[in-house]
Amino acid sequence: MTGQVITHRHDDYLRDLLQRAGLRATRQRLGLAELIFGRGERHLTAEELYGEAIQAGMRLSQTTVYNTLHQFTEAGLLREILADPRRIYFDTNVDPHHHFLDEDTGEMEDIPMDSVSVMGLPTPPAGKMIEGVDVIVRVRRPDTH
Amino acid sequence: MTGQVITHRHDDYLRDLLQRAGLRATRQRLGLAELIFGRGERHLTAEELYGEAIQAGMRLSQTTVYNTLHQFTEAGLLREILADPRRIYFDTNVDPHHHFLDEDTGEMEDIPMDSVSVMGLPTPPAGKMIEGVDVIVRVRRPDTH
DNA sequence: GTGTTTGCAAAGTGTTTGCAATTTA
DNA sequence: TAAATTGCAAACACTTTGCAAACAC
Repeated sequence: MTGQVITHRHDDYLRDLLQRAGLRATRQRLGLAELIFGRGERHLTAEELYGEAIQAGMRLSQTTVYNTLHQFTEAGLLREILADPRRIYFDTNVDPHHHFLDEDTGEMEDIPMDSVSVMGLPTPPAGKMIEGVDVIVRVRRPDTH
Repeated sequence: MTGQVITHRHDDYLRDLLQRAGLRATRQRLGLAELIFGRGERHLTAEELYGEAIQAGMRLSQTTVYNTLHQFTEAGLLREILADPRRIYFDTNVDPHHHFLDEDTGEMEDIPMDSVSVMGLPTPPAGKMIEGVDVIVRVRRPDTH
């Protein structure tokens, strides 16, 4: 009883993903990879992922969730988003793109990169190069103050 | 011995600032206001400000620093920046503008608003209005990985 | 078998809160 | 003196770390 249904084909795909990232295909990592990558584009925090895993019947610790998220990020499978000062969001979309941040709920939503353009950036401080540009569009219900 | 030099004129200015914000001119708030607003544009965290205050010989608690930063923010004298998921930055520049974030040092620097333009933003999710747009340009030394 | 991974428990960081004592207007 | 403010201590939320046991290859 693994707490989830994974086809052989899908399982192989995830094992491959982990192997190419130089990570062993452990029960915990396979389960988390399934949750992270098996449901389309996602923005999630460590807490949320841990909650989903427990609800899916997986047996693992918070530590492993944090470890796994960081390992996936280092491997380029996930990307950290700088948006909420209270927690780290991980994004399954690792291509350059921007975000809506819902200030009422804390939820994030992708804005496709190619629809947005940022112009007129000044040259960066001396001796520094631009690593990336994040655009965060903060939205809320009109009646909220 | 107050740990700092404040002219009568400057002290009056800060008292006025606090009064207009509906805040009593306490010793702690005057001292912090001096540090925050007496040195031009600044980006600071609660920790940094507390450190500066202690070094300047002020007697106050971390609690008061947090309280004061939030009160100043509510009064529109400061602005919170969403940039680093590990801490809250407060900016003395409350006009719309964007930021460089130095990933090596954690330092921030302003980018004047009028030099940057963001085009092609999609319409926000249904029932939501755009509160603001934050552009964070992440920079680092070229050799860092 | 051997190096990797897990997960507990503890510590760490940055922030908030309850409340009695102090201070300001 | 009444109301606002301070600051201690404790709680909090989220994250990281040390290390022995368990596991994957």
